[in-house]
This record gives sequence, C-alpha cells and structure tokens, in this order.
Amino acid sequence: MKIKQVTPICDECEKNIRSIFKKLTDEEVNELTFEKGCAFYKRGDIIYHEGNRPNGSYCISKGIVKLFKTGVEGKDQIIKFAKKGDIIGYRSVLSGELSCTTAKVIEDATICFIPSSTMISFMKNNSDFSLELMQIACTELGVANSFITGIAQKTVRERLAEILIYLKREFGVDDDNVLQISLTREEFANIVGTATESVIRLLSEFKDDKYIELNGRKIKILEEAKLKRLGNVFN
Amino acid sequence: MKIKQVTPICDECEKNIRSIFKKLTDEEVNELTFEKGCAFYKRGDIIYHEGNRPNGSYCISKGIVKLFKTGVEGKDQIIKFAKKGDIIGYRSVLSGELSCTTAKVIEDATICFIPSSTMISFMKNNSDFSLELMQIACTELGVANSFITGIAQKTVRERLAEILIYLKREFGVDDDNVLQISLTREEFANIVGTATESVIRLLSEFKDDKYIELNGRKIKILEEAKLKRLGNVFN
DNA sequence: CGTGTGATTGACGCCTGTCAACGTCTGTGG
DNA sequence: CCACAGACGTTGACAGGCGTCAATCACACG
Repeated sequence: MKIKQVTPICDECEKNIRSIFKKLTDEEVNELTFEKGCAFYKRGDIIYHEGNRPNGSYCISKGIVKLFKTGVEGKDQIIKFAKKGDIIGYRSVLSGELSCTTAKVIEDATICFIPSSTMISFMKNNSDFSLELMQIACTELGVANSFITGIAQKTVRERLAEILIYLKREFGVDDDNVLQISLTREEFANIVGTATESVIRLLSEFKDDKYIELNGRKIKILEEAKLKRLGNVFN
Repeated sequence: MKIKQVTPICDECEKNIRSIFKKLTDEEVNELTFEKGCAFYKRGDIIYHEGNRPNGSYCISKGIVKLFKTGVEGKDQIIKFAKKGDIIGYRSVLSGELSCTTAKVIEDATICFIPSSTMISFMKNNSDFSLELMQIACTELGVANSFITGIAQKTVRERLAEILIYLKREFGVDDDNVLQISLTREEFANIVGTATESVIRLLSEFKDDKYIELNGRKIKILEEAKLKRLGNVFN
C-alpha cells in the first residue's frame, strides 16, 4: 500500500502558509523532522480507522483524503476533506478519545505522521503553536455547525448545489471550469446524506437545466451564480 | 433582563469538577475573579447573537442555555445545550471569527463573562489550561461529527428517540422519571431538524406505544431500552 | 375578556428512499 | 484475445415519510 518516494522536508512544509507548523521554532522543526514518519498512499488506502486508538496525527503534504463516519446501516457519512497543509487525526489525540472517523485517500497522497507525544510536547511548550492549533479546531467546529444546520434544513437538491460550489472553492477547477476533485456518485451521496440514485437524478436535472455539464466523473460548472442561489450560498 | 443576585465565586466554581478553570493557578483564579463579570438571566434572554463579534466567553454557573444557528428560512437549528460548568462562546474568540451561533437562556441562569484578553492570556501562559480547553473543543468536535452523521442518516423518528435518551442522560430525570429539562415542541423540532407538527405526531406515537407519557412539556420516560433500540443508541 | 403563544389534528402531496433491472467500463485470468 | 466478475452509473416504478397549510383548542397574561 505504502510506496517509498521522496520524503518532504518539514522546513519546506513550514513555508507553506497553510501549515500549522509555521509557529514552531527552528529547533522544534528539527525535532519534528526527526520524530515524524512519512509515507505514500494510493487512492483507497486507509490512514486510520474509526474506533481505533490513535497514536499520532497526520499532516498532508500532497493528495486528498476524506474523513467519514460509518453509520448504523454501514452507510458512510463524509465529514470533511483534507488536502495539502491540513492536519488530521489531532482531534482524538487531544481529546483522548478513540478516532471518531476513518481517513481514506481519494487522491494519491504523501502524508507525514506525527507521534502524539511530539504533538502534545509542542502544545505544552509553544503557546503560539497551541493557539494556532486551537484556532484550527475552533474553525473546524464552526464549519461543523454550519454543516449540521444545512443538512437539517436544506433539501437534498439545495445541499447538492451547495456542495458543488464548495468543491469548486476548495479544490478549484481546471481551464475548462471542470472540478479538479473527482468523486463517485456514491461519495456525493455520502456528503449530502442521501441515496446514490438521488444524486444521479439531481445531477441530471442540473445538467438539463444547463447549470453543469457531465462527463463521467468530470463535472463542469456552467452557472455558478444559479447554483449558489439554488444552494442558498451567499458568498 | 439581567437581574442582580449573588455573584458566584470562581474559587467555588473551580471546585466543580467539570469546570475548565480547575487548571488555573491560585493567582490566575484571582485574576479571573477580578476580570470577570457576572449576570443573571431569565428564560428567553440572549447572551450573545450569531454574527456579532464576541468580546469574551461565558461560563455557566447555573441554568441551561441553548446554542442555535438561524437558517435561511428563519428556522433555528439547535447545535447544543450548555449547563453548569460549561463554557460557551470560546469558539469564536479563539478562531477569530464572528459568533456562529446565538446563545439563548432556556432555564434561568447565572453566567460569568470572561473577556477575550483574559482567556487568551491564560492560554498563552498556562499550557495545562490550554490543553484542557483544547480537549473540550476536540470533544465537542467529535460530538458534532456524530450529530452530522445521525441527522444525515437516521429518520426523524429515530432522531427523536435518540434525543430523548440524550436529554435524560444529560439533564437527568426526577423521582418520577420525568425529564428535568423542559422544551417546547418547536425546540424539539429545532434539534432533530424537522417540523413542529412532526414532533407532535411522533411524540404521540411514542405515547401510544407506551414508550413515554406526556403531560404538556413534562415527558416521562417509560421504556428507555426500547427508545434506545429505536434510536440506534448503543450505550 | 381579548390577545398571543404553543399544542394538536387533519388533509394533501411531493420529495426522496428503496428495490430491481440493466448498461458501461475496467481489470483479471484462462 | 475473449469471457467474466465486479464496481460504478443509470433509469423506472412505487410507496411512504415528512413538510406544508389550515383550522381549532388550550392556556397564560395584561
């Protein structure tokens, strides 16, 4: 599963504006470089599994990962996507609980592993880092709250439109306005919380309405403004 | 709205096992006592409002508060309840964002106000406090993730059963097995994400099935085990 | 006693989940 | 090179859960 390739240097990651490690001292970065592990994952690989006790967090250097919970009927609910610069798995490390989600690669990834002890040591000794991580957690909490409200109040159609906008914003589009991220219909269903068939039908409707163009998993955004209105997205 | 009564002493609050301030030094507790404000609120009072910039957090000494977001149609979605020992409003203070929820009193409350600067100062200077708050945020994040999954996958009936179990666990029942917390039908609807009428009908069904007894807002739990099974609650 | 808020009930219909059948594509093994 | 399995996508039929609208009742409060 894991393939050996070039290990990224924390120093370089540090330059990445989105990385949380920008608050570490040089000495701490060295410590991190020494302590961390690094691995290469392919689509479908699992980084950690819901219900297991974590022994560290992961920092994504490249690729895309989905975090999901498995419900009672075995149906997955995607909670969030993580990409370059994001850190995942810190929640259970810091709350002292079991992992509440499974992390699965959906686009080949390079991911560094940071042991819990290192993470906690940084938090204890570097208040800037601590505040930074706190900010990340709190922002994530705000996103989760919006997610709850949306899923509770909007129709499936509205949520699907919203997700298309979200994916464009988060992962971008190519020259031809096609979403960069490629998801199966089932994955779409697992984000908006509906059945695969409903996603297929609604995407078809969006296509008929000329909001999007479909070509397999490639989705081209034609009418972003109309999708925003439909999904009640205001910015 | 705010009524003067006896101001609680932080020293005493500190003894409360659930308070996050247990990690503060004596000196810091004194500082907190000096810096904090305290006020008494009645049912319906608003502590802070969604979309405003917060200038501090609140620690609940007594009473119950609901945190909710207002959706596009003006429909509220209750995100969580806070009670004695809980701290609210820290999210936006630490993420540097606007408040993402409104906090409204549903049971007369005594609440202390902690300025942002005090909060952040504690976080910078006391890593135990910092870790403690981090843990709270991370636990809350886990709860939010479960909430998302439940609301996305379970039926309204299942969610309503689940909420009854949750309310019993969180706020307890009196000698007669009646839920201590008293909510309107609309508030129930705003938790499970449905229409008020649906809540009324389903509660009636639960009553017909002898799972509960209804007497206005008093809800008596008769068959906790069956409600758990119905709501897919496993512990 | 009028007013307002909350609770209840009924009618109605659409959105959406489920089931089933079928098409498409890819990779694998013979 | 072909057959086959398996994953994914698509479409149709169908029912029922649940939202919406409207009317009525119960109760508290000024």
